[in-house]
Amino acid sequence: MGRRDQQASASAAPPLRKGPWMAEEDAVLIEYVRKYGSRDWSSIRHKGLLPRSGKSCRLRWVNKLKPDLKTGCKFSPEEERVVIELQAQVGNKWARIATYLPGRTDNDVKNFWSTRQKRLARLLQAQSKANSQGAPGKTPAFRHEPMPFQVVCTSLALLDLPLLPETHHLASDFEGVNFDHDPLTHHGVPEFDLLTDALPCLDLGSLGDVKVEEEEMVPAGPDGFFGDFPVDMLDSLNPPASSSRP
DNA sequence: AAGCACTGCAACCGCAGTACG
DNA sequence: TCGTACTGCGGTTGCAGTGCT
Repeated sequence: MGRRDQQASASAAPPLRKGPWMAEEDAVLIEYVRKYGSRDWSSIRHKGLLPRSGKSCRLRWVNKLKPDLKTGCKFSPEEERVVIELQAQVGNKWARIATYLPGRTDNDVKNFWSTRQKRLARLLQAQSKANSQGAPGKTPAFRHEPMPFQVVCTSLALLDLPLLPETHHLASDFEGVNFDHDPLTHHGVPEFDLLTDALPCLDLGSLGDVKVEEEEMVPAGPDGFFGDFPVDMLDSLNPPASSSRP
């Protein structure tokens, strides 16, 4: 179909519908893709099949209806490791990172990352508050840059996961810490000043107040990342007395 | 039991790149 | 060459579910 044809038919298309998708809409979309393939999303509306924008149809297909998606399934530690390390390498290129995770979408990765960022920030903030005796805290913002290598190491250490060989080169970008051959030292945590290095990364200074209860000092919940490591792991978040950083 | 806060996720928005007439 | 539409991506928002007080 030519663009002028599309333009003409668009004027006759029903008004756009927004919000959650109904099962019937999903069925129509699936049938459309089965017939015509996952392209020409706008023609779904132009043909009068669905009162949805092409963008909305594509998003629904990519994120929910596409076969082989791991919907409703938590990120495995291995998947978490991949996300953490790739984010450190390429930054917030969620679509690119998702290509390394079969069954995961960019939206999945993005949501996973923002959730973990919030948790990590709250954890670090609680720790920071404990250390500084209570300066008012802030909620973290999304950072667009790749996470510093030391934060990557810590995240992996909390998961009890080793660093992938592909990421070892990042260590060379980080001055001031001697990783020897293994970037993870005793207790699985690298020897650097975590709070000093990690907090700037999380933009703690640019956001609204948040109340941190003492209970938050202890990770709770069974679901991965901070929920899975022992309570005394938090002790490792204290800047080591013999920190090599000033 | 009710209200509140937090979490996770689905969906939308805006922008940039590309294709096409 | 220019204007328009389409596609894809990253960021943000809104809401339902859940847990806590």
